[in-house]
Amino acid sequence: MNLKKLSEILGLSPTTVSRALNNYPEVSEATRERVKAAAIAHSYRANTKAKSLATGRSMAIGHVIPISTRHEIVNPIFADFIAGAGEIYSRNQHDMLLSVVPDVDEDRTYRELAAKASVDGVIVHGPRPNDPRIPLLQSLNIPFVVHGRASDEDTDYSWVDVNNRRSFERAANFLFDLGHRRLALINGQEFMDFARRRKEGFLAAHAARGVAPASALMASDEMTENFGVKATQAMLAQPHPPTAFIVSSMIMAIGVRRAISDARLQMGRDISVIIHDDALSYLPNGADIPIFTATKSSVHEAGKLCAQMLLDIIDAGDKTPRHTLLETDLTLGESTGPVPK
Amino acid sequence: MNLKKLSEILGLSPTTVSRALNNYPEVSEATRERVKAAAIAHSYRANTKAKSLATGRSMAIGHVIPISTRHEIVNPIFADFIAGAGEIYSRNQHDMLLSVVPDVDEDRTYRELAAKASVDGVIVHGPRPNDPRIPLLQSLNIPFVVHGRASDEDTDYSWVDVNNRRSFERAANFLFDLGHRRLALINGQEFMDFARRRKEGFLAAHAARGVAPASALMASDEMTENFGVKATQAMLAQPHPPTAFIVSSMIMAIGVRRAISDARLQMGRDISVIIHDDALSYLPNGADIPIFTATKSSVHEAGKLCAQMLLDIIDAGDKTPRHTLLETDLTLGESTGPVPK
DNA sequence: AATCATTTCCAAAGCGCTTTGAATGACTTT
DNA sequence: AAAGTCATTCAAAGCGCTTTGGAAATGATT
Repeated sequence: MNLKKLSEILGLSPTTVSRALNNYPEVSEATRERVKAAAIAHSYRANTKAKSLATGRSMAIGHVIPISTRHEIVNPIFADFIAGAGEIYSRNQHDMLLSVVPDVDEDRTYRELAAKASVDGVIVHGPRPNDPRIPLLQSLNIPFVVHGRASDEDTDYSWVDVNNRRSFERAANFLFDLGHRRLALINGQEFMDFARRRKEGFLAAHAARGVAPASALMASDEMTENFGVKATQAMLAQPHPPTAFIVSSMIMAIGVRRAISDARLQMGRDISVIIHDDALSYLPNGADIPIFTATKSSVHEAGKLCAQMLLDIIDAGDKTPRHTLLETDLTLGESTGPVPK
Repeated sequence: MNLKKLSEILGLSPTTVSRALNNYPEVSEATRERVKAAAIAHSYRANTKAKSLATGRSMAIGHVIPISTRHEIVNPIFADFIAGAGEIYSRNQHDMLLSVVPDVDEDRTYRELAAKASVDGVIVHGPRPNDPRIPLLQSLNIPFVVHGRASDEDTDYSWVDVNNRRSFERAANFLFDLGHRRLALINGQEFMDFARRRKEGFLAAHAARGVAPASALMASDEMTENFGVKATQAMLAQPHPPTAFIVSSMIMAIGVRRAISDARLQMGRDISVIIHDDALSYLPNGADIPIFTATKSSVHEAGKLCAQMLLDIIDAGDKTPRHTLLETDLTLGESTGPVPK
């Protein structure tokens, strides 16, 4: 079923049928009703390709998911982010185009997306400091929103980010207030922008309290459960072990918890732990009372916000960058307590 | 830059340029070289929309991700599966179209994909017994591959699945061989096809050994860490607690492990645990020696296989269904041992 | 009754590509 | 030298839609 056939059935021209369906004013209400009824009856839907060829808008948003060629790890927040963004897209009749590409090919992928005109805009994932993708997309003149920020990038661009610095500063201060002085930081790799900002916040709190941070208590690597275990074990084995941990993700925190319990210590009593919780749907932080005290910010929500911002930008056709800085909730769980004497 | 402009630059007709780029034989090697060089120089890429409108092939595969309206949980295996499939798509110049839709709208989504002609085929995720999507897609006459199988579905269709029944039968037998008699099963929700088959395997092993399964030792629910904890706690509190657990996912197993350690028991000595490991990239089963003894099957690999199968089917234009049944590796970890006396 | 403005509809062009069918020229064959 | 092949190239139609620039019909105005 296509426009032509449908118009023949209705005894109208394709023009009129098209206008009726797209709510143009120059068609009488009577025929509009008739056309719409027929469209439903024959389950007609405009061919996307033809439509976007004619309009010049593809009604699709691209997400380029870089796969690291070294360690083939997929970012676990990805699923929830996509789910959030996807909700917004389907609500606005947009499609989501996913490209999974080795990170070395990312450049080419963006250029192709632009050249092939297959998307109206893109979401940039996992920005790194001084990220080359930002100037690239700007030069390609394709609307985009970054999930996160790229420090050191001097031009202005649109982004949705969590206030990572503030979050981790607050987390550290909360622990300081409980009497802790030796805080450990278990972080993601520091070429990731968010990890860098979290460390900054961690250090800022130390500076404000006049506490010297121990470099042996700051670890950063791939955010796996296993790294959580290893880093914690190493730190607990030190002559002056930390009394509290700040951990950048739920998955690493699971490892931290294991190492703590393996060391026959009790979390929340002997050792305090604060995590950053992305509120992943399949990794809830406990059922009723949270297991971990956490700086919480839903990545699902961030997906929705990014998607909506991008659609707004495309719609407005307006180039002035927009920003959303999300503050986290510091939710109290059972993993923190006063420093043991 | 488009075909017309490029052909003008070259002083050739669009026809010739198109044929040159698409490797048609009726164009001389000399001009083909010239055309290809110019295409690269002007970074020309054929507009996808126009191309698929002309050819009738959209060069895109659809993935419909259902979001349960009751519990908004995203399947955590999703990211790795997508990464695997995406690799195959980009290697074959296909796009991946993702639709995230509330499960109640799934029907409509498939119909629309078909009517709008936006994809050449789809991958079906998370089949349930007697899944209505299968007859729907058959009637819409759109090529598809199911990741998993739908029991009770009598028509034949293409799928890639893990031998879940056999895996869990083997896991149970392995525990029986170690002397265990009271085995617990911590499973996903039983309206999921894979969960059903795993239970069947679990029960089959019992039957073969003449051991009566205790219904109090079989739990199934959403596959979260929290459910793992709760179910394990409940089972360990019984008058005749299990000596071994078979757990359907890594995430639940993390909860099981926590409950075991909270009960001051040692995994691998006091209690044995076998898990099913989807080999998620961000949840590796230990670094060198596996933490858990596991029936392992990479979901990333399954994504690749599904994608490749679908592309093959589309390419062959051949309707006879294909099947791939993946056997799991039973990898020995530190979580199992002989039944304690 | 003639003119004009409105409403309602349509023919045709165009979006950027592929593909059919035909034309051109070079080269053999007789 | 005429006819037949073959290798190259091209003009034009078509994919399914939107949109421009009328045209026809209706009603209002004089």
